[in-house]
Amino acid sequence: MLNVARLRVLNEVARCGSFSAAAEALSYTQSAISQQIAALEAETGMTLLQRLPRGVQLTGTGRTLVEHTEGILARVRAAEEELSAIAGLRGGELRMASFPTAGATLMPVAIARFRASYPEVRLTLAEGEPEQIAPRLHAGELDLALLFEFSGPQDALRAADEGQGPSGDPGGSGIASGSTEDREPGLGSLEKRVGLLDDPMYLALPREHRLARRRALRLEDLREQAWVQTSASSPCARHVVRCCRAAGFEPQVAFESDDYQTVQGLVAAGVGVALIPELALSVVREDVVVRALSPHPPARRVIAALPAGAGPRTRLIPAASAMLRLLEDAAAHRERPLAQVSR
Amino acid sequence: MLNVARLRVLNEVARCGSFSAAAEALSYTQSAISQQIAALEAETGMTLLQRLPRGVQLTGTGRTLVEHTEGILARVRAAEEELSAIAGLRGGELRMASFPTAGATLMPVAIARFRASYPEVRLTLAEGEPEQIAPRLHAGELDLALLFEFSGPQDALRAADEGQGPSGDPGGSGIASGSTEDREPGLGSLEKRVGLLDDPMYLALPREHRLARRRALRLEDLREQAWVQTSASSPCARHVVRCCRAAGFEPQVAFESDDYQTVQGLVAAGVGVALIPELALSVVREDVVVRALSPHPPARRVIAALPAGAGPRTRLIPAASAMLRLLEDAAAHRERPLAQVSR
DNA sequence: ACAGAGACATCAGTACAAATGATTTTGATA
DNA sequence: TATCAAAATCATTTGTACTGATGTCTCTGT
Repeated sequence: MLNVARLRVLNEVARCGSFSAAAEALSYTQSAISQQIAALEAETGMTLLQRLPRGVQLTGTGRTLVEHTEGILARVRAAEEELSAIAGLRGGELRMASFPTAGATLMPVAIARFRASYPEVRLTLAEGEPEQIAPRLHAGELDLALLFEFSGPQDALRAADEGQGPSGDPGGSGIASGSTEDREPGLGSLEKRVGLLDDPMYLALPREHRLARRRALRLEDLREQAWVQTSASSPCARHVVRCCRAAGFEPQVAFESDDYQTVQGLVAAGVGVALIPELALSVVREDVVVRALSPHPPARRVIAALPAGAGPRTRLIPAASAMLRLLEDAAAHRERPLAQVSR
Repeated sequence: MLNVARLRVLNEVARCGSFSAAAEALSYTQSAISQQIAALEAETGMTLLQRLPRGVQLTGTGRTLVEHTEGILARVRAAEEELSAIAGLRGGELRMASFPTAGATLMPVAIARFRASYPEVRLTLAEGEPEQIAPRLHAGELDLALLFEFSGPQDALRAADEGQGPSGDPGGSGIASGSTEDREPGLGSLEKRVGLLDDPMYLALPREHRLARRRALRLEDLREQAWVQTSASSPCARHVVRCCRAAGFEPQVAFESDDYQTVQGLVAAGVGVALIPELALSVVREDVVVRALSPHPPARRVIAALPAGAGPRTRLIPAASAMLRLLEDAAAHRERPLAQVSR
């Protein structure tokens, strides 16, 4: 294939009119130019330059080749331009996905700030459960994903036993602030995972429920209650079941809905009680009471995941890094109307 | 600047889906591919491929770079394509110029054959005197030029003295047939010059002229005649004057015209006699008689000139080579109605 | 004419980039 | 756990491209 570096030399020679001038312009020696052109002429099998006493002159073939080269070099420059735009957050795309409640709370804040700073980066956001999102991240369809996970069942048990979970401070800032960048082996070893915050679980009761006025509520107190929760197959629902079992009972599920507004509505209507993560409680119905449990059940851990190859030198997409910082910020400074919820 | 060879590697990796497959496709080792991609990522400062267990996957940045690369490689291929078309005489351009009488005789024959064989090559032909054409050839504006020249004045004298010039056989093939490729130093060392033919000079007389019936005519016999010739500054006119002087007299120029048809008309009208080269006598008026002189005055030497750098490895434009062959052919096999002109 | 300047060509030597081959690391799979 | 496939890494070799010195032209000014 034609050597593009040589074509560039040819172009410069054509522009300057002599080997010597082109050498000067390219910071080469005249010898190098001469050899490059000679090689190019050998490759093409044709004379590209006519050697005159005072320099050189393009032949017809040389001219057509230079014209092609202009186009080639223009495209190369365009590619460099776009790379630099991506690097400088003046272009490119950031494809994101998050689970629904974060998509409605953390993401909008971060996205608004991102767009204000980098209006030229195209942003896309899909919603989905972690099980749907994680594979897409691995498949390279996403640049940043907001997932959640619950501590393993042992942790859940331990948390219940100790009366104070590993992240059992719903009024504090949890594990947020982004300093927790421990990468976990196993499922997520193709990702870089950053803990954003711990999303504590609160109990939602109808305002008139008899337990709504109890000073301190324990999970065990809800043994006889009917439960409203998300789909049985969802991680949240499984988590609720695990917590209840750890508290010594099997929850009686009266209804399932994956929309936490609907869940609140069902609770308000007296269908049952529910464990709802804080992020899903940015709006609390008038006829629903939210109470903290004691001890706190293990919180939902919200995690930002980014694609990251195995190699230690993997670089993040600049836009993803910027968005990650904004998300950490949003997580750290989010509004927490429930911070002093009665417990 | 982005290294296009590396971009090509990236493209192939993207196409194949893995380093190993791309290595196979490009006949490299997997190691080479890995290093090239690593270098490309270092250059751009961004991750271009996501390493998956079963191969690799483009990142967003990688995809945009691949898209640019497609365009770049397409243009490179187009350039190669056109070069090969030029080399294969399936395209390109051949810019020619010739002096008028050759433009009306040799060129049409060669051009017709050329166009039949290589219809896709664009041909252009300009007319002009050697003094106009030669600089344009040197300036690279022409790919092939038909010039003429006369042997130097010494030769002219010697030819007249010896009674038989160095090319004094108007019935033979002269120096044609292209074997005479001696390059002359001085003015023409930037050109490759190929002698096509010797164009002998004939005397044109009015049919009723008293000398028209003489068995043998010598130049000296025309001492008292009035002469018609081309512009005083033209090489042909100067040649005529030189010949006459060598024969011992100064021609009396009655009229000048650069069009040999006009010259014939003037001769027919009795304005004077003229020395006219054979190529300009493809059509002879009824009322004009053409006679060979004895000894023959030095012939006009018709030369094809092509641009050729100093270097010995200079390659000709393929179209120019082909045209040169056709011109040599046309020169060797041209019709010579005057071959047995009375002398 | 002749010497000098300017320009490209050539050549030997060197420096750097790229390819190889062998080996290690990593994530997935049985 | 052992194994497999694929990429990363490393030392080594290969090859290309650059440099610096020199040669060869041609034109120019004296």
